[in-house]
Amino acid sequence: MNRSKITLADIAEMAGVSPSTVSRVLNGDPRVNAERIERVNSAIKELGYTPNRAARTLVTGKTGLVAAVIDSNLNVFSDPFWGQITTGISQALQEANFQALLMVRPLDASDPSVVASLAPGQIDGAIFFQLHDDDTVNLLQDMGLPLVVVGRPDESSKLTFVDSDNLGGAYEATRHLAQRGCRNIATIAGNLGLSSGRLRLEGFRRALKDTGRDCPETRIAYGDWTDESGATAMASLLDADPTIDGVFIANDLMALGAMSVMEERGISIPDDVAVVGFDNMFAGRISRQQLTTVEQDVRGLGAEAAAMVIQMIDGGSPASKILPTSLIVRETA
Amino acid sequence: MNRSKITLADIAEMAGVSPSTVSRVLNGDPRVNAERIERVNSAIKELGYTPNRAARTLVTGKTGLVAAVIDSNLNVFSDPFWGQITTGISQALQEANFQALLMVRPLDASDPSVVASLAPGQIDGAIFFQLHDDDTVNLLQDMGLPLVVVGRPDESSKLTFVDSDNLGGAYEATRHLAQRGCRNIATIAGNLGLSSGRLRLEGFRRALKDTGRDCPETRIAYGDWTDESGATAMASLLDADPTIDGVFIANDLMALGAMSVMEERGISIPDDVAVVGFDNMFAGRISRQQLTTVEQDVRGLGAEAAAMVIQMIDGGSPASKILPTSLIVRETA
DNA sequence: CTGAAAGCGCTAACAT
DNA sequence: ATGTTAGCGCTTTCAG
Repeated sequence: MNRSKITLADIAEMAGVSPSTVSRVLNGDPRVNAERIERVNSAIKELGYTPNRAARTLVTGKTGLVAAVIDSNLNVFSDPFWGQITTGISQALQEANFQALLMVRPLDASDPSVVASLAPGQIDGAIFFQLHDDDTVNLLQDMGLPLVVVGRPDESSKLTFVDSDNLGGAYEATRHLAQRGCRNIATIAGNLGLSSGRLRLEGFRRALKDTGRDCPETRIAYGDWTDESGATAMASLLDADPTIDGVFIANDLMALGAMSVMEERGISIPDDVAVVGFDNMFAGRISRQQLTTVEQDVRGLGAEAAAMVIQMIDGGSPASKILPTSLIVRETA
Repeated sequence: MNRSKITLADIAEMAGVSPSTVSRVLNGDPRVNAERIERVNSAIKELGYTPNRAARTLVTGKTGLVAAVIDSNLNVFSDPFWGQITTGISQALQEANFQALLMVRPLDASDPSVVASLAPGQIDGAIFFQLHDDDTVNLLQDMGLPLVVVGRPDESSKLTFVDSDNLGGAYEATRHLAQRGCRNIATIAGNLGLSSGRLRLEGFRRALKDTGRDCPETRIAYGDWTDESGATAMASLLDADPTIDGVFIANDLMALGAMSVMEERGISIPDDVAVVGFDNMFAGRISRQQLTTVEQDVRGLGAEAAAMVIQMIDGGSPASKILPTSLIVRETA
């Protein structure tokens, strides 16, 4: 086929203009004669020309590539969450004429190949998912790579991030329990080592306070995000205080575990105890009692992250952003 | 900082050799003097040099990029399945020194920008997910782009693909029911418009035959992969034939729907009716009765697809491949 | 075994 | 407003 052997020079010849003019047309330079623009464009169409990215990159120094980096040490990518975020990223990038490079690798700062493949010059910018190790990322940032983090890094970090409103979502969930009449509201918190765990607990606390309820320590249990831990936590909550009539659980998986314990004990949901989870995971939708939960705008996180790196690439310094969540009311509360 | 400004010429100068020699060392040319290799390598390390991909691409014509293309018209990417496959692809590619370009876009053959961004020259190869529209893919293949499809395309298609052994998995699932003593085994098939739907039904049929059972039409129901359709199908199966004591259901989601119907009717699983699903989805693992199911090697699909494109890029023409599945025995059968 | 020289396809001064 | 001229950083003949 006459495939990509066609170069800018061919277009120039066919249109009877100089290569520079073709280049100008390609890059939308306004001061080209309209009639020649026409000639060039039709030559492009006729020959089916596509500019060679590598050549362009070589001279401009811009690769048109943004990496989406997932730390394979925490292989969370089996979570549909990340697939959706990636979709959001890819599409937003596409619209701005960038391409998404997917890198699933151990984010180890001491591995020079990681840094090398992410160095400015190889890519124009990067989006990092869920880091536990800031070192590599900070290093890259210091090297001048535009980058944003999805999820909230350490409070002390200077990195730009996008995150869901964990605090607000938890607040709304808890207030919903209050509004439906629950008096003795408990919570199962997640891992407090993660900002999401801390913020969801804080949201719970504030909502209780604002609705005039108190928050004895006996009504706070701690899990590790797993369904088993949710079950255990629920059992101990119930044992410590049988008057509990509502519970906000920091993620759906723990909520599912908690619900199974209540079912065993013959506690009716939501009549005896109302339940609200967090994440809107699929399993909560098809569980026998459909779970009321807090939904994150997952695609939005990706799209926003993409928009932000692009801004940074263009020299801007966007502020970190927190995206609103929404309460999905179903059967359990 | 001074990072990406270092070029091959700098290395040459520091090592006191010509650029050509540096290039040879970089590309593992065997006939370079060992001592000079040493000098070059230490210069590379000292300066922290990374070759500029664009420059290399420009001269070699190889981009080092393989696209993973997901048709956004079917936004299946929320399924964790795709995230895992992508992980497999990305890692396998990385090992072969390729990078994964993620493209989520409407795969419309009439959109010239799709074809343009996938044309040979822009990328070295591509992996397509779950296509419904072969046109674009065939066009690209005709243009000489090395490509492989994950999932099975039309039987008539000449495309190279990797797929799970849907037939074998269904066969094993059904045989498992037979071996645990079920006599009257039924099935809920999925969408027969998809090869996975057809093959899983065929596997069921063969297993019944091989275990000396027959397969009256009253024991075959059809769903559309959703939990609701599974529930409906199960109800009609039970109504038509109350003697059913085992059922193979073409995916876990339908199985979950079916199980809820049985629960309502007081049918005990697995004692009255044993159940095997397909997919090993997460929800089946945390359902109140843990679902026995067939697992696909999802990461393997990705890794295999990557290995195959790489072979094609190197001029080979690998045969399509079918990866084995494995039966996961849990509580329901 | 090594170096010199010639581009790969494009853009960006610099002249007109 | 357009053309001319240099390269971008690398690989690859082609001579030695």
